[in-house]
Amino acid sequence: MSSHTTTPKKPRTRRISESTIRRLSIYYRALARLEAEGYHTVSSKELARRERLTPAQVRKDLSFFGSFGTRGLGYPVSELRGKIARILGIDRMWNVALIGVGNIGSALVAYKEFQRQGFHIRRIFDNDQRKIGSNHKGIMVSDIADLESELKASKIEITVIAVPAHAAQDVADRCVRAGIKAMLNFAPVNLKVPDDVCLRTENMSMELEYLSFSRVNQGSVETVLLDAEKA
Amino acid sequence: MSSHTTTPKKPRTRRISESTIRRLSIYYRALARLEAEGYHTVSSKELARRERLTPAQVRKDLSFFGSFGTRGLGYPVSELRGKIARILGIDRMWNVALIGVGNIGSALVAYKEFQRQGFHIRRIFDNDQRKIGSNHKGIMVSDIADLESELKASKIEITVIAVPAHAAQDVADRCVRAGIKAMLNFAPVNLKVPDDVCLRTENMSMELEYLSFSRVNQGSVETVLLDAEKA
DNA sequence: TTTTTATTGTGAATGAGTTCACATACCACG
DNA sequence: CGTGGTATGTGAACTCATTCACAATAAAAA
Repeated sequence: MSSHTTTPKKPRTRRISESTIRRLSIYYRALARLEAEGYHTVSSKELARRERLTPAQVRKDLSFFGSFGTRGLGYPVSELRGKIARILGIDRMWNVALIGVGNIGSALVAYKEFQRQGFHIRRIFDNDQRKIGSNHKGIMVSDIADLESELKASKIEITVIAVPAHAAQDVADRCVRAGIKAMLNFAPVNLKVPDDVCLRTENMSMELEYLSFSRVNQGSVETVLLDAEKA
Repeated sequence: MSSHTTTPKKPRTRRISESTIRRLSIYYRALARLEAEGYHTVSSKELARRERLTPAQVRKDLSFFGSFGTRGLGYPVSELRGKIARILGIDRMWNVALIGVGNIGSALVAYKEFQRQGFHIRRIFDNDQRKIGSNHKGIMVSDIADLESELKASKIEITVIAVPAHAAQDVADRCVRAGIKAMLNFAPVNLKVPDDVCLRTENMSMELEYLSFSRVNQGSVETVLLDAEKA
């Protein structure tokens, strides 16, 4: 290997940070509101002001994906919104399966926001015999025993895991075996999945713990230090 | 103002990053499992392996709050767990109010994990006359009209906002006026609150959008760029 | 008691993400 | 058609977080 020439490995695959993608979601919603309010263009300054960000941040985030604005004028509201939808991949429908139809699962079935965003729950699974066969918003609950086969047969692309913590890793493993590459997990455990599988976890307890921490010591660590050491 | 002397403002209040606190929650759960499995000590290496982190990360995180380990041996499992509970402020009970008892709200009332972590729902509010006065797991639903007065009277410390998006900002403002300093928001909007109020938002749509993005272009931006520009 | 082994705690180095600052470019108006 | 005003897009500077690497030190073994 020639080490005296600079390797021309200018990585053609720039990696986008998680924060940038989260903010893209924020811009998307902000643009929807701006559109509803009748705006045709918006500056990075105004967008930033509305979402409590900095103008530079907005411009930098967008610049990763191209040049969408007009100098001196700003960004075209509805056009940019469409472009972001395309970037996020929400300009299409996604086939989703819900696994576990307990408290949280039931709430998710009824949650209209998902549907509105193009995420359609096509299958529901549970292991409770009393639930299997019952109807949830027009979807028959399937036996979780048939998970792998049904996931494959029904072209599911995303699974939502809403089973108890102790069962979650097993369910995740089975989804992986069925070829699922994207999962949203509501069980309060850190699931382990292969690198090529995208997993997001909504851990409400962790959020509450963060609130609790912030409340106890307002961001500073002094009190914590003292308390923890004298304890 | 003397500007020639270096201000001795060595900030006694080290700020802890959000990521560190999130990981503290992770360690806390991992330690609970280790305890259940009968371990008395654990090394940063083992803790890291289990949670897919690096040993250095584990040690650095903990070191912000003190020295909890023994060189050559590791950390005492159950003692460290207690210390983290103390740091996170979950070695006590928190009085929580739930605002909005629709799909998500109902699921949260029934969710036992909160209770188990010391977060007790003491009040429930809604604006629907049919729900007001009804009983949810032993708690009478109050009229949201009485929000401020009841929040104050019942020593609520944390509010969980589970109302529709369009009503969320108003509810948040009223919580702020009632002196609430910590809120967990489930409405898909970026709420604006004063700096001294801690707000966390669980936005499931945003998580799905992140999954969608990751699925469409496996972390790289190439396809996005091309698609977005030709569109 | 001394040596070996293991693992912490932490400054220093690296890397990632954010903000700054300004050249660039477009629109509007005269 | 030229000039003024304005906001983008981006390299460079900066700030914050993670990883490295090793001295410090406790336990176990000899």
